[in-house]
Amino acid sequence: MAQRAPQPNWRRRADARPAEIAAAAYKVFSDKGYAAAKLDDIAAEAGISKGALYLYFDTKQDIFQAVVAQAFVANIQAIEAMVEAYKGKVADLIRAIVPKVAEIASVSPLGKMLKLVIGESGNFPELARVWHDKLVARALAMMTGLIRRGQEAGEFRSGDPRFFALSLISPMVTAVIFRETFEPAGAKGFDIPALMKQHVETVMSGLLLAGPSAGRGR
Amino acid sequence: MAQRAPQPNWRRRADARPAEIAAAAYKVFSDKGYAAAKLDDIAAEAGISKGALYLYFDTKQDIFQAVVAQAFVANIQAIEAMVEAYKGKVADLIRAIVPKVAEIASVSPLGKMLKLVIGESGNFPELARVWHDKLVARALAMMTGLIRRGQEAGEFRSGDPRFFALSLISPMVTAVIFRETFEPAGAKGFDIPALMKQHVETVMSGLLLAGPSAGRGR
Amino acid sequence: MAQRAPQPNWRRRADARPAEIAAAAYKVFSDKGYAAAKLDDIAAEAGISKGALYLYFDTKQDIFQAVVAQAFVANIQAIEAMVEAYKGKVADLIRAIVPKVAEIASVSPLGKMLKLVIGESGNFPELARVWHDKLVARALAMMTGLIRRGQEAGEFRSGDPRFFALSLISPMVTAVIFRETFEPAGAKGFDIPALMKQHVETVMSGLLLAGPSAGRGR
Amino acid sequence: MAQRAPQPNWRRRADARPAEIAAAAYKVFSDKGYAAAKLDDIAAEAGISKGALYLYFDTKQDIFQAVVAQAFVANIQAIEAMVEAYKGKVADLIRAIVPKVAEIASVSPLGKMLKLVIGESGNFPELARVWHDKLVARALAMMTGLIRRGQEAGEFRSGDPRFFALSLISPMVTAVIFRETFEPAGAKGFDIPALMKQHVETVMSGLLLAGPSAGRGR
DNA sequence: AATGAATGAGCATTCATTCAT
DNA sequence: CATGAATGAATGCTCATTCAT
Repeated sequence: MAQRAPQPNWRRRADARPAEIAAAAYKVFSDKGYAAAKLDDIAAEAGISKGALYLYFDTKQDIFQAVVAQAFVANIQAIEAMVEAYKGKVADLIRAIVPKVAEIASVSPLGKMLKLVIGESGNFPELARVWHDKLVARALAMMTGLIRRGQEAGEFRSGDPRFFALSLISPMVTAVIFRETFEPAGAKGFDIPALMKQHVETVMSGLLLAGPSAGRGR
Repeated sequence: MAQRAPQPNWRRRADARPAEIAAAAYKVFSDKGYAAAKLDDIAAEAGISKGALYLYFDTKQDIFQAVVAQAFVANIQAIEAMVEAYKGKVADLIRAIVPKVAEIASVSPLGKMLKLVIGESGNFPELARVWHDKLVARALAMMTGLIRRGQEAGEFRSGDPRFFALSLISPMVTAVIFRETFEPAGAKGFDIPALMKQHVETVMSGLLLAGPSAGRGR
Repeated sequence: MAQRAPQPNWRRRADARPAEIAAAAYKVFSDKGYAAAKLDDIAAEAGISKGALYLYFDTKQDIFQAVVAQAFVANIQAIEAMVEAYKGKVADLIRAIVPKVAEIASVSPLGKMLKLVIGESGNFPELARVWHDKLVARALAMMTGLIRRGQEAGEFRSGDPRFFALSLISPMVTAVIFRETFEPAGAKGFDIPALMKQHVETVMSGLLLAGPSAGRGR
Repeated sequence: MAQRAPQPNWRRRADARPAEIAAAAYKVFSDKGYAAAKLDDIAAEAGISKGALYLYFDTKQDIFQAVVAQAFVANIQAIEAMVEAYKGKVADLIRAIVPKVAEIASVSPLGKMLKLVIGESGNFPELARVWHDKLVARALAMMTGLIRRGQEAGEFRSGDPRFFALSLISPMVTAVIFRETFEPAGAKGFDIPALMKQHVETVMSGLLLAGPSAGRGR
């Protein structure tokens, strides 16, 4: 989408096609999974012929890779930058960031992608690697670094910062997977922002060194 | 059919076959997912011919269902019973149970099953429903009831008990999924028992009311 | 789909395909019967690939139905209309119609279809029903009506008109089945038109009331 | 069944098996046709195991041949003998024989066999040949000879005697096929003895040289 | 003689991919 | 660029046949 900047704009139509196809493919893949998604469906969804798909992609796998790659909207970078720049108390930063991310997670289609990646990771190891390196590991590293900063600043108690990071974000991940997997089967879901609000308060209470009143009372 | 009483002992082979097949199928399904698993593979893994599969199962789906059902070893009931019978402080019970479950989770094949269920839930809604009703919802309800008991006993602070339940077990779920999805692609995994030990301590600190600070201070 | 008005002319090929396939399938089905006819054979006979069959038909049964349906050329209607319109002596009409039908029967592929329907009626009850309702029952009803007209006009002696109808056409049916069944095995066949000419004369003699003996003498 | 006379009778049980199997197979084949008849069904119907079939027959085709051959109960010979021995008027003989055969045809399972032979003649040319030579051709030849005798005796008018023979027996054949093919699909059948009674009278009237009153009057 | 578990070739059907137009 | 007809390899399932017991 934003990979190559200098392109003559009279080819805009043609250049837009791959993204259109990926968008259509996203719907079909996330509905049915990789194997059950037929190129006929994708072509129909994209409003083009099946043959035309091959003008832009070489194989079904390529389309799949494009769909998954497309999910890397560069908002991780934004958050990373914000975190780097922040100078105040780490606890306050976390209290600000997590609800925001929860808000995004509760409406974003990333959940479907995650489910797809989990389900197909066995058949597409490369895919799992890319997702891990570009998204999961980075998010985890960012949170871990934040925790470590808090520990070094004397805000947080000692302990493995990577574990603390996972502690903080896990319920969100679990709730999203739960939503994608079990809600269609009739399960009662979670209000993700509310869940995360309570969760962050709870964990922060256990994490802060000062008396619990200081950490939570605000 | 019932003419001769003393059955030949190669019969035992036949009686064991369904379980053997399910075990073989478990490997193939968890490696490749439902669609990419070929009956040839399963038969080969089981050391029998493709046709022999159909002596014990009617369709590929039936084999799949058998594999999934096999995961319902009745250990949830045991834990449920233990929880019901327990009379002391809820916090102590939780501190006892969670590491035990973590220990199990870190070695059990349930993780692969979970990955499978997540990946195939779209194509097998029934599967998702069964897993939810028999396993996920029950585990969640058990934890939720435990939290509520603690709140009513004045041990825990107020808040949505279902959220607290998810807060407590999420890192384990996430870590298991992480292990199945990203570790094969080279990611560094989590020591699940250690993770959960630290997590429970942290959450319990945030959960306990100020009074019994003894529970956390040390 | 409807973007460009002037359709390329290889489209015509595609439009003709279903009929081509049905023609090829007719050969294979009538040679081997339904079950023994392989889609490979049909595809080869039609000069296309096995997969291409499924561009035009959904299942093997559909192809079979198409083959059978194809035999319903509307020539029964023509004869029915002629019969309705005729005003003269019924005996003359019968003497005119039967040889004509015999002529058709002796060259038409309907015999092979009949054999097919007989052979597969057990597995395709619907098929038998359609053939009966659309072809057999109608032909029988037409002849029966004709006989009854002759009886009411005092031309024919009394008796069950449906029996007379069957008496009149049976040798033709039998001869056709004989041809399809036993001639390939070396049996000596029947000259159907000659057979029916003699048969009609014989039966008419037995049918006509004494009065108009003129009808037979010559 | 009656092929080999001198057999030690302590093998009666074993010797009876082939016939038992053929009887069971007859049911299954006539219900479903050759291809759709499964050896499992036949074995179940015979009350033995599938493997046991192979103690008596080498292939499915062999079983089928045995079933068809079994239908040659030697009653044709009896009729042939009776016909040879008869000395009176041919017309009277025919009037006696045909209704008797019609009576048999209306209850005999030969109709199902006929349907089977027609349906499978393409795949089993040998079968068609045997049926023709042993049954169809003989019956036809017998009737033809009878007609010729009548012509030579001055009873019947001239004409192709083989055609006359077919004229005489066709409705019976047609009615039997009709019964097996279309009645299961809801068609109204024929009362075969009544049909043949009327048919013989009609044809004999057309066949006899004397005034029609002589031929029919009594 | 008899069983029934096991085999493996065979077939209908699907679908990613190609290519003439 | 675009189409959509055509391909053919792949796969789930069946069933006649075999064979250890």
